[in-house]
Amino acid sequence: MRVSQIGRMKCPVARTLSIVGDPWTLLIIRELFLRSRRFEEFQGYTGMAPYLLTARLKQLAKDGVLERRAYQQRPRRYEYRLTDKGLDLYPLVVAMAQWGDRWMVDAAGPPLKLVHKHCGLHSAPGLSCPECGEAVGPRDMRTEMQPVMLADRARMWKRFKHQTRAA
Amino acid sequence: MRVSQIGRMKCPVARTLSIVGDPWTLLIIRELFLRSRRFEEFQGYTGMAPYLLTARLKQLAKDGVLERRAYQQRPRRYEYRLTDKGLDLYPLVVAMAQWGDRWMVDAAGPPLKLVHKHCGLHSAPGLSCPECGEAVGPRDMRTEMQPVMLADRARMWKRFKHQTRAA
DNA sequence: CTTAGTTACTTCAATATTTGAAGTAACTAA
DNA sequence: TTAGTTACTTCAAATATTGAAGTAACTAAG
Repeated sequence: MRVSQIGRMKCPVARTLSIVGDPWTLLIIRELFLRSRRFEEFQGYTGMAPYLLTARLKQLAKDGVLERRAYQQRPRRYEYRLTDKGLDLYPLVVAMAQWGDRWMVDAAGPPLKLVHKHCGLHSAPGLSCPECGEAVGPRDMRTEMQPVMLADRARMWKRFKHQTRAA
Repeated sequence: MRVSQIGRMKCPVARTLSIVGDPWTLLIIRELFLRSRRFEEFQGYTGMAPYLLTARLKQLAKDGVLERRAYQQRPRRYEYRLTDKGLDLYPLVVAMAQWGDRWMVDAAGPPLKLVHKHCGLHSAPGLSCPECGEAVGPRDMRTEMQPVMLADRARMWKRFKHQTRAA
């Protein structure tokens, strides 16, 4: 299977991955949350090759994660902004930042601080159940695969078993 | 800059990306949260080439995200399990699952349901401030880059500007 | 005018990675 | 003896990324 076909799986994680499952893409999204808007900024702060940047921006625009719009005529120049779909990736970016802060520590302390505007406290927002408000981790949740997903996985397994049998 | 050097940035997002910023790697991690443990399961349910699977598992073990251990002798067979470091990726996986459920919808409804064991409610856990308990999104938080990160970004920008000037 | 600078790209050849198919190793069960 | 299981490894072809350089369409300075 090709990377480009991951999005065909029924799994929501796989589908998300098909859009933002690439390191350069995620760095671009980080930059957007850090308020970078221009080609040059993405290039400078991520270090990626301009060819790749062009390709990724084009794809992200196509996927509706960001919008490309002219910020001046003569000469025509473009900037890139997160759409609502893109802004909704915030929990993903925060999750990455927090994991990095916890497991890839630097002697210099956390490079990024998040402040909750409302209560004013420096804090690392975490997952919690919207019903009861409790903080939740992997042990607190049960994951139930629905028929559509079970069927898709059965199909993949079958295909895999069939392939190996043929050899 | 090469993908393999992303981890050298001071940014915690970049560092996290250097370990789990690859679609196949994230699919393996999804599988681990879905309780897959064996090589064959990863291969079958992700569809990835065995060569790549070997490489990714080896790297993830090196990075301390999972553990490889023999589950039988004669013939020797191995299984793979998340370490605490790996389990701590849960918010990341949940964030991807939720974004997929919201933005990559399927006519058949959500393929995955998460149930909070304690309160018993089917729910999609979301980000909230641990201090005041409020749900938080990108508009509710202020991101403050600390000196260590500002300096790193300044360095990258300088390098970029210098490069282009030389041409 | 002429030259340098800015910004957003495109092109290209060299290098690196991924893919699909096939093969191997070390067994067990029929 | 033959087929099956599980966890890989090997290989050549296809694909993607890299770094360096180039282009386009301007503006500003001398």
